[in-house]
Amino acid sequence: MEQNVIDASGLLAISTRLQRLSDQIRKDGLLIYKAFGIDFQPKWFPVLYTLYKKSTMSVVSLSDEIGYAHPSTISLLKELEKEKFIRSKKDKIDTRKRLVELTEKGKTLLSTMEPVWEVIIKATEEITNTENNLMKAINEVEATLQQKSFLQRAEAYMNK
Amino acid sequence: MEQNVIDASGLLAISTRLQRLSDQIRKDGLLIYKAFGIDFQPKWFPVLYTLYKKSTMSVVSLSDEIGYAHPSTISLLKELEKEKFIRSKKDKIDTRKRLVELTEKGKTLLSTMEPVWEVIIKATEEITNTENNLMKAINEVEATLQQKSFLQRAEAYMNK
DNA sequence: CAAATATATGTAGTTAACTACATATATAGC
DNA sequence: GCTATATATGTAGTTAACTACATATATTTG
Repeated sequence: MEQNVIDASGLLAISTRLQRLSDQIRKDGLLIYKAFGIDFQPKWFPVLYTLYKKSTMSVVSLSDEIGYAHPSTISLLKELEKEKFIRSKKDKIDTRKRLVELTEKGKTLLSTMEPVWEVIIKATEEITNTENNLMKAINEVEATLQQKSFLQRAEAYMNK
Repeated sequence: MEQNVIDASGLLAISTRLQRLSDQIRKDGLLIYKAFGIDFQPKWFPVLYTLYKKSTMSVVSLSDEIGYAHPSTISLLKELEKEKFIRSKKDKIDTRKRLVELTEKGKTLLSTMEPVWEVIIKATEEITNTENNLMKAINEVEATLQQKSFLQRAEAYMNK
């Protein structure tokens, strides 16, 4: 798309590019794990890694931690339970809660994954450490939006 | 999500954040147009704007221009045709082609939208002109990936 | 302590992009 | 000029997130 189109559509126009970017990277991620002989879907990472670090968590606290809406987490947990990487049990104190944890199979998987992360981290650094760092840019945009939304900022210009 | 999780999951982990970011902005975009009394969905922008600039285009050339897969464009065109913002006719030279153009209603819409774009552009600049510019960062990442994919870069580290 | 409210989980359906496949027409090569 | 290949469009189904709603259990409040 030419530059003035990007300008006029603003952040909107980049959303598709970002999505495609992450699709591409997801696919490559899958292949990288495969190259190490690990049958693992990149989308599982946030849930599994969080359980690896925190041992046992409820569905909602897990969702908050990884920054997903809870139905998204539930559907990932279903897949992971099917693969026997995680299991769940009822919280005896608060019976509304379902506590989720890694199985032995899950723990084994995670430990075989550690060397892969190193490779992924290095490749990611190569890609994002350009003049304008993508990670930092996203953090900055999120922080900026938290102070004042896109809508509020636009409204300020409307009233002029 | 904490920092080391972001590191270990690399670009993967930011994909959700980017998606949520663009969702949020899409919704605000809708409200901004509404505040100007325009009933317009932000996702229509790339197609309409391109037709505004280029008059008449086939489905595939339009898709290439906006950077979408052609089925995505077709589904947008269906919505826009239903709203009577665009119409299409057969190319007399190459009868495989469907030529798409704005209707009078579409042209009118676009001209009422121009003042809104100014507001959107300004608000977008406010948000993205942080220390690390998001637009520029994305351009840089795309360019970097075009030279050598994520997978190829990872492979280089694997063989060490 | 009963009623109102809040929280945790789960289900159903939506969204906006995609890929894979099917078909029609055009173009190129022998 | 026929055949093979390429291109244009269209349909169907997928993906990975979401929101809205439903239900069960806890907690707070009058």
